Amino acid sequence: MKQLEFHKERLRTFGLRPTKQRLDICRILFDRKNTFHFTIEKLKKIIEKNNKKKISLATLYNTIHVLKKKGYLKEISLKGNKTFFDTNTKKHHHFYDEGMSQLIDIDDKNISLNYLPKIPNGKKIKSIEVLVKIEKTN
Amino acid sequence: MKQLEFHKERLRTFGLRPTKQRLDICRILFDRKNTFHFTIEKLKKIIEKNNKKKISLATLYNTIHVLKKKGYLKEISLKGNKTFFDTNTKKHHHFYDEGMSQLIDIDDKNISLNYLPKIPNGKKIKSIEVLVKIEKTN
DNA sequence: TACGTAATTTATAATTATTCTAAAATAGAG
DNA sequence: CTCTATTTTAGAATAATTATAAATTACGTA
Repeated sequence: MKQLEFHKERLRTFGLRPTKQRLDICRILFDRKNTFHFTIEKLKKIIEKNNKKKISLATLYNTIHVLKKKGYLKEISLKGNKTFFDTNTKKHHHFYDEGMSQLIDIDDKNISLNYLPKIPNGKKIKSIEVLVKIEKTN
Repeated sequence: MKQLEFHKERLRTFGLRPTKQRLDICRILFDRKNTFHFTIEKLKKIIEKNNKKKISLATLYNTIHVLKKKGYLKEISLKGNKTFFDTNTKKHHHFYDEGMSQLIDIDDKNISLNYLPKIPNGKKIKSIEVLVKIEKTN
């Protein structure tokens, strides 16, 4: 299975051993067609159901943070206590249904900003994120 | 002082007694020209310095949440653990300097979205928030 | 003004998300 | 197969927030 080798390579390239746990995480995160939005708790449940075997929270936090630092994951700006991550690392935006805690990606091409205000002195733009909150039509 | 009466009225109108603590909070939040962005801890420090007297965290959380529920405060969507509040309740956006944890309001008039993608079925837009992250030019 | 009662404040405990720690397990080179 | 550095793990530590329940306060009424 090619994917597995790819994940191993990905991990090795930045000096991480491709352990069973890390590969389990990579499989869940990256072996899929579409973007995956998740919290650590949600990821833990999925992996444990898949493997019928516990995985430590510390391992999840460690691995997710490394993957994020290396640019394979994005953290999403949302209010609330839980941290959301996103496997889509391209420039993009989100629909967010607060009621359902559900995120949907919006391609950067599908949003465009007409005019932006003056950027404060001595500062430059690092990123622009648009969050479109949606709710049920009643 | 008019402001004080105004705060008392504001509190009374939704059945809250205008206590010393609540008025202290209102003074810090609303007796100012510009928007105020804050975390609970920051607000606590300001009030305690002003009054040379401690105020309980529980009181701050209670009051801030009531003010938010009643529409006098907005919670800001940011990543990270601490929750930020904003006295600007109008539709608007933000510059955010992550390094300095500093927020600057952007008037809604100063940003405009050219085109938006299709909204998912059965959903309608509740709000649109733009976050422009900025950093030092080096 | 004083009283009684319900609302409020408070310190502290409980809860939740996350990070830290150090002992046990594992990967991989030789 | 052995050795050692890396990794996993359970559980402790920390941090933000919420809940609890006793002490205090606001304020209508006498």
